[in-house]
Amino acid sequence: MSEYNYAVIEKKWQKYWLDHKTFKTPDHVEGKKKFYCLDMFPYPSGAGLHVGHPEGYTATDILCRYKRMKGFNVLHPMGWDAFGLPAEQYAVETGTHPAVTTKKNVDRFREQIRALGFSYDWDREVNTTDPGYYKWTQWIFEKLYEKGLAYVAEVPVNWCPALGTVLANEEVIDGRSERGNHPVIRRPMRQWMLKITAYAERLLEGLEHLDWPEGIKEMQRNWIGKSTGAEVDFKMKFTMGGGAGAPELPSVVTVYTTRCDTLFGATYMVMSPEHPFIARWLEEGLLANAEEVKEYRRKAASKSDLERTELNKDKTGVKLEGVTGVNPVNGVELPIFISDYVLASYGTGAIMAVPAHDDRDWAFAKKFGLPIIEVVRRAGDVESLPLQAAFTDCATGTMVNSGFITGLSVEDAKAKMIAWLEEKGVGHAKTQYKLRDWLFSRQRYWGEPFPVIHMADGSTKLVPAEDLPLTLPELADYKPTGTGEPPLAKAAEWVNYTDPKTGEKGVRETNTMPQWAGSCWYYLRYIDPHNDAAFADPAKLKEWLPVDLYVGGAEHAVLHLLYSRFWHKVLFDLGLVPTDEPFQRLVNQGMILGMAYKTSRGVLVPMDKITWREGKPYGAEDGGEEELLTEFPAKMSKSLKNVINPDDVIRDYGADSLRLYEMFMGPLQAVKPWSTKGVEGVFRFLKRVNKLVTETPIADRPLTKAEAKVLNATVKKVGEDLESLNFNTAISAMMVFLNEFPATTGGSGAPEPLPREAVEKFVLCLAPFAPHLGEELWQFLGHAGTLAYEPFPAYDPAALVEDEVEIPVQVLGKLRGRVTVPATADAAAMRAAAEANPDVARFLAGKTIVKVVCVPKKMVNFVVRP
RNA sequence: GCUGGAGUGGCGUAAUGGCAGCCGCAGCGGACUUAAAAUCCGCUGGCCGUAAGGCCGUACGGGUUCGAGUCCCGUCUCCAGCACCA
Repeated sequence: MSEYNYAVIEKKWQKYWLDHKTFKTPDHVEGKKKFYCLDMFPYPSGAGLHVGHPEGYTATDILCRYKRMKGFNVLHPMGWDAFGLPAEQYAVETGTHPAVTTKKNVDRFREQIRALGFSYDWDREVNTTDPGYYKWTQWIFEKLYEKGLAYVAEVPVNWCPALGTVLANEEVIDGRSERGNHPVIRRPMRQWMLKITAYAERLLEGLEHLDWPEGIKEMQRNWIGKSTGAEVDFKMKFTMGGGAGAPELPSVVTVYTTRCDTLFGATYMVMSPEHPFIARWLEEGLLANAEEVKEYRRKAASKSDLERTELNKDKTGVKLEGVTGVNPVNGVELPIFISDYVLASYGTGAIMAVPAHDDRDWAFAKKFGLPIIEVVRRAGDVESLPLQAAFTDCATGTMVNSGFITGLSVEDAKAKMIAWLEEKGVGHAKTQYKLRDWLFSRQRYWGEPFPVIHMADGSTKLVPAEDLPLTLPELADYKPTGTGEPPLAKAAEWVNYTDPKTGEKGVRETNTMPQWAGSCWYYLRYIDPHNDAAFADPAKLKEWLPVDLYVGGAEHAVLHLLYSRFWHKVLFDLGLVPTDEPFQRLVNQGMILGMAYKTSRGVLVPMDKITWREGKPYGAEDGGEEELLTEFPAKMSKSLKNVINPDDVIRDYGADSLRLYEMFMGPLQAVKPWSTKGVEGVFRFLKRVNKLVTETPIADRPLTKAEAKVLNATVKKVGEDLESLNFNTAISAMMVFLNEFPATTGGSGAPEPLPREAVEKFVLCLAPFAPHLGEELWQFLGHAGTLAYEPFPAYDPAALVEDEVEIPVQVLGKLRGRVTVPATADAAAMRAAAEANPDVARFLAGKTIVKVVCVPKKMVNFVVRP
């Protein structure tokens, strides 16, 4: 064997691993530590794998192969997050059942993933659309329901009139549908909600102890959005009647504020248009400008989210005529507005406005000509200047014009104000979260059915656990109903329910669960994937949890990871999992970009419209002159035609080259552009490795000192870099070995025999990265079977000890020469050797040596004066 | 605007506060070949110089240090996420 025939080698070993179940993971091995390494499982789309998928998967695979060689019992599974919209939409268009599409896509994904030589335990494969799997998704939902964490509510959803369906937030982009670009409005509908807000504080606190990227933790913190402040009661004064005959008339508006220190600066109040009091006041005829108010409320309701936020930095609102609010700190009567810059869903849906110290209130006050009272001033500023903008710096502010808190710092003023409010019974400290309850239902077919029956008497009944899974009914067509009613409503037989014992009638819930449901707990099912009696055996969960390393894209930074943590904590509280958090360590792989080309005017030119001359790209925008194009990295996209297909790379260079290149490109976490030339580089490396091992004679002889040094340095570096996930530098170290080692073994002419020890250790180092070639060379070296469980080579520190070192010599910090000294040389010897060097002496001549810095084995630096 | 991350050769990148640019790509020169591909060897940050060598150089401006790509302060640019959350 001399040719590097990757196609043959890779097929051969993939078959071997599969046939021998090489990577089957025992539930427990006495004396072996466990290592649970998880990949974010993919949605098996019709387009197949792209080069982004293998990036994280390769990194975890290399680490898992390494950990096995280090004696760990490694759990490394793969599965499919297969519910979801694309299969359903394909079903709508073609009538093909989503299960059929899903199976086809899964088969293709599995085949592609196997072609990359990943060491998954395929006996643990899971699929969220498998009834045996979603039985337990439904079961966990029932636990949530029983715990009072699942409830039904009328909430506004993203309704797309043109598509006749409800959309998930992620399917709405800038207020329009991702598919078709139709407008989306908010419309209240009956929905299932999960009470994730009950866990807000624990989800926040739990982040402290996790080894996750700081950015991801921060994003989750922001999403949870904890703020501390106060609720303050404002009494209402009505000029039209005052509510005689309506004793329950709401006459105290509670506002939420984080700046109760600024209460003396409040000059008006704002309520959200949806605030329930407004409707009551309108009913009671307390608002003089009722028509105007109603009109504003109507307009606000019909606005899309986009119109209410981004386009609408320009404030709008209507003053309520006939009602004012009394500021509890000073008795001042404040006008009240409704405006959609106040959100109904946060805090109390009403605010006190302090335009001098809040940017939004400032903008509103300026537009409506409202008074602005300064109550916080930068410490040291004496004169009251006309404010140019809201002053919002709490750190440097001191209270002014504020009665009993004048002169205090902002922090002290808040504390004193809260104490005062509580004493007077008009307010209290309050913690708020931005996090909302999780909208958990979708008006879709291809999702988990809710195991819920709405009985005729109005009660809600769960499908008994022993009757789960509740499977999806067959449908003739999957089209949306157009009314917002889910497609399952069409399955009349399935929907109508009669209790087998009592004969009572009911209807089944026709919403389905969102795609997040199945991915919330899949890492638990891998631990015990075929268990019929429980989602997983508690003893096995105890063995394997938590996940030691979770690798995936940053796009799941918030939702998936937050939802998963929520479910996990609920299961923990029920005593069903042994840990409080699911994923101990998280790493995000960076996106792989493609190359894109643009003209001098910045017009993008797709790959297939580019002419290459002498390696340079030429192209033209429509109707323009051809010109030399500028190359830059950009997201791979169909429109730019720069998508790289892993199948093509494997065909041309092999899976080992693809794996090696994806890791060699740069740090795992970094965003980096794809380069086909770069693949050729690592391909050449593998060819040279193959040639060296198979074509050079190998002898059983001890290593020379020089050989031992190169070998041990490589083994050390590769091992350490694997532990720290620095795959790129580990590969670089192996390339250095290949460049240097043969040179150490002999002179010119006929190849010197290589020492067997060095070759074998090098092959074992390479094997986790390029497992097919690794196995093949291991076999060539005379070993039977797989190297997957061979011990990873240890290095000998003694071999790395140097007798002599070459050290730099600086004069005033500038490099002037190099000297070779014994590694044991002391400062005096180093200095003497340095001064003797002619290049150094030249710069010392005629100067006074003030100080000499000598760092043993590192460097010498002379500090001199003229 | 807020939060997180990043700025180093033509390109991807590498450097426990101690020789900036390892490794790879591209480029140049050479060997082999009728020729090409493949392969192998050498050179390759910029400027000055025949050379020895010198000067400059890690986004920009300061600072700490014998010594800064690395630490501190400030500025700019790029990427990602969030964004009327009171």
